[in-house]
Amino acid sequence: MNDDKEKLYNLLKEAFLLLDFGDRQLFARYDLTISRYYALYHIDEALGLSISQLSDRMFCDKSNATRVVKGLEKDGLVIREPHETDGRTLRLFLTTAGKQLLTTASTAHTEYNQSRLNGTHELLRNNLIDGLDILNKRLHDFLQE
Amino acid sequence: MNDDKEKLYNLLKEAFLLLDFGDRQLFARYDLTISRYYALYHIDEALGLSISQLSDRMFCDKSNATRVVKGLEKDGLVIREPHETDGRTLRLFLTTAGKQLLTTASTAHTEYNQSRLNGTHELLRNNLIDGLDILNKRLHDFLQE
DNA sequence: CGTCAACTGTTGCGAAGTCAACGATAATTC
DNA sequence: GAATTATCGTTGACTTCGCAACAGTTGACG
Repeated sequence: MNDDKEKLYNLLKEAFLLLDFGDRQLFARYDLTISRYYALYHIDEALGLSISQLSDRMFCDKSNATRVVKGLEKDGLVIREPHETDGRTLRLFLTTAGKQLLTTASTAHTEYNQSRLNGTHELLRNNLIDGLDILNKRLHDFLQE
Repeated sequence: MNDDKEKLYNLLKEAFLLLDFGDRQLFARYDLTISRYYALYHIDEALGLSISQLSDRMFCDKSNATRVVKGLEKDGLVIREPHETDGRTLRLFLTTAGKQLLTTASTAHTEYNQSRLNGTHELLRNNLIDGLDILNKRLHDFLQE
């Protein structure tokens, strides 16, 4: 049935917003929004990446990445260095304060997820993780066609 | 592993944004945003519902529902009638233009999903639909605790 | 070279979301 | 019945996001 395909979007939106709601309140304790947190997360994961690369990883527009990074830099959590050879691009790094805040928020997030997703471990592992992974690959390929 | 729980959010966000991106462009052809489309969708599904009920179904704030409905009413797609007995609430209905537009956009959306989600039918049915359903119930209960 | 195309990061703008507060009406409680 | 409490829809202030346009830089091609 095609109902499945209609249903999927609503289920995804619901799941996303339910997770979002909790995360927003959690991260707010550290003066972080969800975007700010994941910016730190991705910069830490790929030190020296550019604004464009960050926006790709965050699935957001470059303009948005610019603004988030600008805020993080103002708060002393991120530094932007000009690229050695390419005069257009910037390279992003975490400051020690940024690394520290990320570690703190990240462990809090993990703990939070532990209770929030309690009892769904088998479900996540058996159905959702792999299923979403495949779905996303399919969606990604579709957009490139 | 806890990695699963960290991974879930990213996978969900990715899936949601990938779906979102396509839907936004699709609905734009009908002068609809995703919010506007789903407002029509839910009003049609539960004729006469209130702003509060609509916001519950759309997982958004009442203020947001008010504004979306206001825009739809201005475009002659929705009408708001005062409730017979309760002077506070409004009842929402689709106009014939609203019903027509919903039908058109809905079939386009279904067709679009058919090619977009092509080859993932078994996956959706076997893993994602039920899995997300259970996950969402769990998340919902968690927020009420 | 020189020209044109492509890419980087930035900004202005409009759409859309959250949150807090408000008047108006209903429901509850004493 | 009066007073308090809760609910409904609305509004304003603020934030976030995507899109289009932009100047500056790099790369490709004649």
